[in-house]
Amino acid sequence: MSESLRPLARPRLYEQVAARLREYVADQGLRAGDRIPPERELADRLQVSRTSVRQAIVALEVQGLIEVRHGGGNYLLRDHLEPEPMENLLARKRRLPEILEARDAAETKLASLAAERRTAADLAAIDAALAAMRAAIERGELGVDEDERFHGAVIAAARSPLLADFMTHLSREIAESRRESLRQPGRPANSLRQHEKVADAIRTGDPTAAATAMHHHVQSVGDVKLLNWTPEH
Amino acid sequence: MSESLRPLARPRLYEQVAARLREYVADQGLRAGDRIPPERELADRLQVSRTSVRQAIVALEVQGLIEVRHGGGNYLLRDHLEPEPMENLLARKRRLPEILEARDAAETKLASLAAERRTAADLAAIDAALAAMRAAIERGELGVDEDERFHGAVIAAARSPLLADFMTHLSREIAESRRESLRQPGRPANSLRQHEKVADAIRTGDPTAAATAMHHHVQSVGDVKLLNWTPEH
DNA sequence: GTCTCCAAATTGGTTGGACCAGTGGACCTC
DNA sequence: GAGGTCCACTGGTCCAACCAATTTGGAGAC
Repeated sequence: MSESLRPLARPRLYEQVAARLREYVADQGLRAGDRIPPERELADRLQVSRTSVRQAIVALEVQGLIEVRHGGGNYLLRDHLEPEPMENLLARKRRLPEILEARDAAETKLASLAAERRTAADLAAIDAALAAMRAAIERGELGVDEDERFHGAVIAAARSPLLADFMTHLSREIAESRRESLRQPGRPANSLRQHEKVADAIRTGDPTAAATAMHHHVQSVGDVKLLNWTPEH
Repeated sequence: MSESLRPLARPRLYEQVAARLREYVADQGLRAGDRIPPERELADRLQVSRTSVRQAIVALEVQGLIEVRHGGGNYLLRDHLEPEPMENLLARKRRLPEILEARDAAETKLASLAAERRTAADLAAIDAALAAMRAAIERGELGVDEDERFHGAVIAAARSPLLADFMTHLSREIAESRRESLRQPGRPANSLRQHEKVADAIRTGDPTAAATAMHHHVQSVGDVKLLNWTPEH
């Protein structure tokens, strides 16, 4: 398990440079056709080597965000340096397995701990979250927030500051995949049933059953149909 | 116009390195999870600096094709290094304006030259191409090959080896956009009508009209609905 | 003999400096 | 003023070195 708890994405310098460039373009209100500062100046101002700046440039160029003119400077191709929505989706899809792996490791353990340590108050919080999600589904909503609330209640019941902290780090990535998962037909109701199984095991005080139920739940979250479509040729 | 006749893409070293890596992976039959040679070895074998190899690595990493493990090597994430079909589409979409610009410049001039220089044989070839496309559309086909045949006949009639050569360089890029354009509803018939206008002007010997008709045709090719879709948030 | 642990070799990450190659504008000539 | 020349600017590539994470293999403990 500890293998799965490694940092999800170690920071690469060129990515930070690219991020800074994104900010810069936004702050300065630059638009398509505008020129960005020369590589040497960027390297100097960001206090990194020109090599790192150039890697960031390559990354942005590959994403079709800037145009490089030998001897003439680097120019914006769009009004910002954010990847296209489609690219974002693709990137998230690629990261999904890794996120799921980490989430599976952590939440499975958290569920079993919760089964051992839960107090009456914990159970009440979990049940409240379940009820909220049930109500949301009946209103025809996806229950995104309520889903998150349930998982938060389980984490609280486990009383593992370290794992809880790790889940906090994951939370942003999880939030993005959660919405896409719940958007699939019948998924919210399905998710609720799985939550109930987890809750039952925690109530019973059965760590193994709780871990198993949570494992199944996390696995099913990764089953997202979106973007299996391929343009015909 | 001469501005539009600049090279479409000057070769950047890191792109060549990436291409070589693609070949290597294909030749060696490497698959997802396999490790590719160390950067230093690649630089040595390809006779380029490690800097260029690293830029290629960054480009491939951004496209989600390889995983970089600090100290551990670079690993394939897929069974090949070809960009995803979706990425290909996006890249082509980005290049479309540039291609269209060049194509507009060249084919407009070619059409007016054809109007001045066409022989009876040229007209016959052009008419034959028109008839072939008409037949293809009646068969319910897209008429991709016939479309290309028409443009080829016009180019031949213009008798400009230089421009013809330039069009040959463009042909691969044009072929890709042509299919996507013709796939749109009603587009083949629309395209045929535009071809006929060009042919008429060439037959009449009216260079200006031929250029105008061709210009309109090329512009309409660029109007591709595909990929204006954005995932909702 | 097997296991553990540590140090060296391997491999990616980053740096600074150097030089080459297009671009574009300042400047000079006519 | 028109034209051409030259040079500063900017991207393109290379090199040598060193840092940081991982892997590996052997020394030592059991």
